[in-house]
Parts: sequence; C-alpha cells; structure tokens
Amino acid sequence: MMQTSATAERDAPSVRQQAVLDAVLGLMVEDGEQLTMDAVARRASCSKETLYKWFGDRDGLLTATVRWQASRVHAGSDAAHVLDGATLRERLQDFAVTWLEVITGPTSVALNRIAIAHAGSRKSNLGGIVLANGRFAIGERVKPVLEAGRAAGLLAFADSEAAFRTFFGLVGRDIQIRLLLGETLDFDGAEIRRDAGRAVEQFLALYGRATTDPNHHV
Amino acid sequence: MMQTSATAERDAPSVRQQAVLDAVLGLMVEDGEQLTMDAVARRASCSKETLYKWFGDRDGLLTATVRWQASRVHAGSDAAHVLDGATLRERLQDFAVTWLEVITGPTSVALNRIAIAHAGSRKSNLGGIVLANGRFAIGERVKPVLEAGRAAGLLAFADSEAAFRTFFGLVGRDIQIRLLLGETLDFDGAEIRRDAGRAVEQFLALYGRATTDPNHHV
DNA sequence: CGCGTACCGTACGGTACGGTACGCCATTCG
DNA sequence: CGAATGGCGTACCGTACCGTACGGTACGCG
Repeated sequence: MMQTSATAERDAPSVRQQAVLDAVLGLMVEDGEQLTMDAVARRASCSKETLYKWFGDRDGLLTATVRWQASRVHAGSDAAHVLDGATLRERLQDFAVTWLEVITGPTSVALNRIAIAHAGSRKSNLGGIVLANGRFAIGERVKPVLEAGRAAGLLAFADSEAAFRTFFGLVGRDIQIRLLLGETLDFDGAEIRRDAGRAVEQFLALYGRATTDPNHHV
Repeated sequence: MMQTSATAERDAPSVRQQAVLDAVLGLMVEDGEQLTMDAVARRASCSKETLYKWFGDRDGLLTATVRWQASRVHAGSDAAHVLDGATLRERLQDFAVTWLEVITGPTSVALNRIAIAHAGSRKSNLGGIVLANGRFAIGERVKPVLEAGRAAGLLAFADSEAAFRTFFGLVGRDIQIRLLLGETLDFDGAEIRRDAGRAVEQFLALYGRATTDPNHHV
C-alpha cells in the first residue's frame, strides 16, 4: 500500500494542500468551535476522503496546519555581528514589534487556542509544535543578539536564557493570556511600536551596561 | 414550577454541590478530555438528572465550577497604609509568590485550558470569569500597594495599571503559556521564591525611587 | 402507616462528528 | 478513442455524548 503523498509526515505540502490548510486556518479564526472535517472539506472544496488520504486523520490535519502556519513565520535571517548601542536597540525593537504583531494576530490566537485545548490530552502534541515555533524560535533568534550585545560590552548578564525570558515578559506582559481568554484588545501598529519601545527601554535599563550611546536621537 | 435551588444563577453552592464541583475539578486536572457529564456523575456519585437540575446544562456546571474555584483564591485582605521600603518589597514578593503558585498549580492550568478552549465560541464566557478572578483580581490588589508605595515616595510611575502590567510580565514571563501548551515545568517553592525575588528586584530597579532603604538585610 | 420529596442508577433518544465506501466526472496517457 | 487515475460530492456507519425519562430507595411528616 503506497501512500500517494506522505504529507502527514514531513514533506512540504503541495499548492492544493496549502489551500486546504489555509481553509483550516480560516475556519479556526472564524469560529474554532465548528472546526469539523465536513466544514473543512466544504470550505476547501474537496472531499473528506481526500483529506484522510492526505493527512491521515483529524490530528494529522491539525498538525499539518500548525506546521504550515509555523513555516510562514520564519523570516529575516540575522547578520551584523558587530553591534553599537543604536543597532542593538533597533534589533530588540524589531523583535518586540514582530513578536507583538504575531501574538496579537487572530491566526496566532486561534492556533494557540487549539493547541492549548489539545495539550490537555496526551496524543499529538500540537502544544509542543507551537512552542517550538513560537516561544522557542523567537528565543533562539534573540539570544544571539543579546550575546553579541554582551560581547560588545553593551549588556551585562550571566544567563542569556534568563535575560531573554525577562525580555519576553517585558514585551508580552499580560497580552497573550488576555487575548486567549477572549478579551478583545485592539492593537494598531502605533500602539505596538509604543509598547515595544517601552519594553526595550526597560530591558536596557535592567541589563544595559553603558546606558546606550548618549547621542541617540528618537 | 419552582426551582428547588437556583444555584446555577448566583447562590453559594451547598456542601453536596461543592463536592460535585470538586469532582469536576478533579476530572479537569486528571484529563481534560473525558470531562463528560457521565464521568462527573460517576465521580461525584450522583445522578445526571441531579446535575441538570442543579446546574441547568453542561455550561452551567462548568461556570459554577470556575466560580467555585475562583471563590477559593480570594484571601488575605490588605492593610498597612504606611509603607517603608522593606515592607513594600515584602508585599510585592508575597504577591509574586502567590501568583506564581497559583498559575503553576495543576488546577489553574486545567481551568485556564478549559476557559481558553471555550473562549473560541461565544456562549458562556468562562474566559471572562477566569480573567476577572485571576489577572484582574490580582491587579486590583497589587495596584493599591503600588500607589501606596508611590505616595510614600518609594516608587515613581504615572499609570498604576501600566506599572502593574510590567510587574505582571516580570513575574510571569513565559511560564503560563508554556504550561498551558503542555510543557512540564516543575517548580518547587524555592524556585518560585527565587523567581519572585528576581522579579521584585527588577521591578524596583525600574520603578523604585529611593533604591529602598540601605539597611535592608536578607 | 402512607405519602411526598429528593436523589441515585441506568437506560434511552437525538444528534453531531470522525472515518469509510461508492458513484461520477475530468484530465491524462497509451 | 478507450482506459486509468485523481479527486469531488455524498451517502453511510459507528460511536460518543448531551439531555431526559423512569424505576428504585431512603427519609421526613402528617
């Protein structure tokens, strides 16, 4: 018995399959309750049998969807090993803005809701995937910047993981849990930038050595 | 047709009803998946008919359970309007420890999972109840302390809500989302106290005016 | 003693949903 | 042009679970 496409395992989804996964995301965002296989098939204009052939079962479909969404977030590889104070501040600000934009987006909220609901049971750890591509992915990207900042004498900390976690807390605060619990906070870009700026300033106040260069404007 | 007990609405649950709600909590913690009315009836040694008579429907039972758990958390009313640096630090430390103990507890994790899963749909906002008794309740208790600290010249901030949210972020960081997503972090009391202490120090570093009294030991 | 009340245990109906089977059409390839 | 393949639509099955109905029992009260 050859599986026509073992997409459920690891392969990148085909274009048609991506359309299906986008349909799943759409349904998640609209109403996480009626995320049924029939609804997905209807929305994606495909048959349920195809869904099962491609993704195995419902969990496989959800897992593929989470992976698909995760694969979109990755972007912007990093360079610039030499840091001055302004650049460090700028990089941190970028991370904070990006992170806030992600977690306040309806897709992230819906996806995290599904993953958290699933985390109660044991099978198919969506939570692990979301964590790996969210919290941990951003951590692995921020920590080198922090360490570069330390190497440049701009930051002082012993444990980069601990430093990142503080940064994480200063940026996110109570926003994610409030959104997940159903509160409707509306963030425009200006608000996010303001929040991110405050978080970066606070982080630098806690961990900055030279209080960043004095001739820093705006 | 008189309802024998309109408990579903607002009254405090009877002792027998509390036992039922504790059974629900037990099932939530053990395995949020099989939280079925049959399972609750079996666990609580009562009939399903009684469940429906007392709580109306499944959502009513869940809502009553969330309220019941929420009613337990409230404790320790506050006094001490005059603050010195050591007392302020101690109060904040207490709040941080209490909060960390709550959110890392299995009951809180299970309850938040249920509420978040429910927050996707519209009906019966468990999320609102959890927010009101968790995030917002602790906020309303911390803010007066912060304001007293400001009145005593120990803290400097414009918006007590914003100051509290920073405190919240410094204390919780990524802990809650990681737990909700299924990661198994084990915190003992020592770890929690260490974390709380770090958060308080960082908060005071950001918002403290006089760096708290110099002859503060321990 | 007999009756009502409250509750337990359980069986049942209705329904929603995951998963499967099958008929049909379109495209492609020999 | 005929056959095969892939996929859509749909009907169908089994099951899980919500909500209800019903029989049986213990207890209080006239």
